[in-house]
Amino acid sequence: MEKKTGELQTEQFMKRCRENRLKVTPQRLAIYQELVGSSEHPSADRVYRNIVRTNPTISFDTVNRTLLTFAEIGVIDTVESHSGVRRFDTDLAPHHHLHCVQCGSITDFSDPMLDTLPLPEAVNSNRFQALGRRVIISGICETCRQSARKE
Amino acid sequence: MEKKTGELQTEQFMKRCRENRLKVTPQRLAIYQELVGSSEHPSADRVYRNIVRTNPTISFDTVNRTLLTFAEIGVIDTVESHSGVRRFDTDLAPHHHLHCVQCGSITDFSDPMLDTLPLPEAVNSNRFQALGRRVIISGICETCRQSARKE
DNA sequence: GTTACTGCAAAGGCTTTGCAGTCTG
DNA sequence: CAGACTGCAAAGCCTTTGCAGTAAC
Repeated sequence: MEKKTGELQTEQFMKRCRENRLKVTPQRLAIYQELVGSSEHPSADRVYRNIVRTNPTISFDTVNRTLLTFAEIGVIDTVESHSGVRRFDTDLAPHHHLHCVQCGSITDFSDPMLDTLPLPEAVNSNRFQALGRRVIISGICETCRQSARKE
Repeated sequence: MEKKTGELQTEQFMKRCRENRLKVTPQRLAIYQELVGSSEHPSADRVYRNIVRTNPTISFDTVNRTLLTFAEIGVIDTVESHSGVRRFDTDLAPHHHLHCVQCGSITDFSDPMLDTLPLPEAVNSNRFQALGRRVIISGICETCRQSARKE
């Protein structure tokens, strides 16, 4: 019989907090659980809007600070952005991005080939300590292509 | 005898402006020439600070608007950023980025292998029209590694 | 002369900071 | 209890917008 993923993840999250000497608060738990369910690249504002629905007393500041804290301890990532608004990535597994230059959307995609790209000589010659890599393909997403056709 | 690159680039720039029905103004020329000389990923503020030294009457707004205009007509690019401040890329040739997660610096590197990566199946199945690709390697830059050692 | 650009000023949006009250461990 | 966290408010940045005057074509 399988264990509920919700419980499992909550336990892991609390362990992660303890490891980083962070207190487990209702707000942090709520934010974490919100993130687990999402596969977007939400802004702090977006996360806040989703959470206030079930936690009406939470403040935007707490959400924003918590997201920054989570990013610091590696529970989430921040995503490279062209828009000026910081966005977060809840998927820590290696993956890559399709970036629509028209609407700014970022869509994940996976490709084991790309995950294991040999690091080029240039990296080592720069004495850069590589931790991760991501391929970003820029172009026009399907939605934007379709609306372009209609014009 | 070689032609001075400065003249050449200025001519090309003016041609580019005409093609896009943009007027060639002293401010735009100054900004363009400032960009040509730089190999960084400057913010609007950074470009402005450099330019006011020789053009004391130029305004920040003009610099900022001009950079956005240049990005629109493809004279420069905007760079993916983690910092919230928009930064520009004056190198339009295919290249890739080393991103230091500690200090936020972005360093260019070239690798013909990476420029010609086969586009994965996932891209086509998403019906995404790919225009360009960039590999972003995140890690710790040499400077940050050295200062970490001293602590 | 028309059309577009500049510079100034103000507004707007997102992020960060300070602090008193509250809660976790 | 001590130290850390929350929520509120204000301040800080960066970016964008509106407009009158000015300059390019």
